[in-house]
Amino acid sequence: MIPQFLKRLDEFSTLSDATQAQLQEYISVVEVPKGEFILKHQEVCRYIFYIEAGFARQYYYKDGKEVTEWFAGNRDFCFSITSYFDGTPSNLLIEAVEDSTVIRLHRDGILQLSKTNPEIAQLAIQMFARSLKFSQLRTESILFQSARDRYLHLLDTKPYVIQKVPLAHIASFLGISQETLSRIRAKV
Amino acid sequence: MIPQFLKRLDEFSTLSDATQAQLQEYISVVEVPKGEFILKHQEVCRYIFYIEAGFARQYYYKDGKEVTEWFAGNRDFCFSITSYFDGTPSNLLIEAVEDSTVIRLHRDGILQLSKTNPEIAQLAIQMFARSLKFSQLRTESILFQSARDRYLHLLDTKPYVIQKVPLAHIASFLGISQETLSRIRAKV
DNA sequence: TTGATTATTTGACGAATGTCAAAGGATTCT
DNA sequence: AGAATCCTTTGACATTCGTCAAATAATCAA
Repeated sequence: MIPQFLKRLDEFSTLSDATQAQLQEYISVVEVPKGEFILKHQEVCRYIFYIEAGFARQYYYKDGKEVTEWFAGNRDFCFSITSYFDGTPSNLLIEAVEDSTVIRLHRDGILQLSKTNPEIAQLAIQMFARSLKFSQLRTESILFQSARDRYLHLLDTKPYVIQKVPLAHIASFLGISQETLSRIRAKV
Repeated sequence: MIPQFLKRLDEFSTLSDATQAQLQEYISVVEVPKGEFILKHQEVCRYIFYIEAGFARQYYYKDGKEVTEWFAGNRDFCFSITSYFDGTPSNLLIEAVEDSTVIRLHRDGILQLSKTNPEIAQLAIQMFARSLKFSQLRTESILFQSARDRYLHLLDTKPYVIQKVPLAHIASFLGISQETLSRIRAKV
């Protein structure tokens, strides 16, 4: 499982055997049962998480209500950006929507080792660049696409989401009310 | 001017004299008159731009209309994320709203040198981490704040914007119509 | 299975916002 | 100054969307 994960990282930037060995010490695998948290509220996010199997939802609380930020499915990465970089307690919660196998890459394995190992620095740069592009795309989709289009896009790219989480979570992810989403759905 | 810029970079991550000398070759200063472009449409974004003096607007076209993405004022950084990382032609335009002094850091100075110089790799990581946090904050503000709150926040953080650009640009930045912004303004 | 809980849909209504149109200000250029 | 252009405000109206409330459907546990 860990070799596969290293191979996945290698796609971002080539990693020598020595670097892979170095990284191994910062990699751990955890099984998270449905309903449990991959990242708890107020916990400092010390890892980049990789959903090897299963499915997770990222959300936080806004005015007492859950607001879904993202769904992380098969082989997606996820982490709390602010907490990870600043070492502050996370407002973001990451919850396993179903039993999940999660591979964790400790931040020291990236942020510390990157200071001395250029390969790891490259890995970090590539991973963060990727996150940055994703974040950018997300902003654009929110700004320029209607809720309806974004729903259709979600259907297109992550069809399994619709089976796995309640409508209300998808609605909060799209930034619209549950009723509106229900009505959008009725017309498709 | 360039020493000051290096000092600014040094705030992200400490840079030795040798590294600073190395970076210098990738730094250039350009004067951009009002109305001219810092980054043209369809041009590949080969630099991270730093607005030393003056003021710029980032925007692109959506259905034939200009949509403002961001304002870059005093000592702000800006670049087209997608174009910069992928080397694709930029959809984003960066226009000088007033005569501006722009310091450009060539992407080779970051992406290439970071492969061999760990200090530059750290700089890259810190800069991209910062961009990532900004991007994240922007997304949250769009999703969870009303247009009115975002306008007030803009007034709070970049009050000079209101003097410098027409209302329509601010409205498109906020994602609302010009008329709505005018009405919001009438009530403040 | 049955009842309890949770999830989804539907209807009615009001608030917020977009669009179209027009008027009034402000700025720029000659 | 005067004309032309650009910018901003205002009004009227239609549309979208959120909220509240209730009904229906689906899921789960005893």
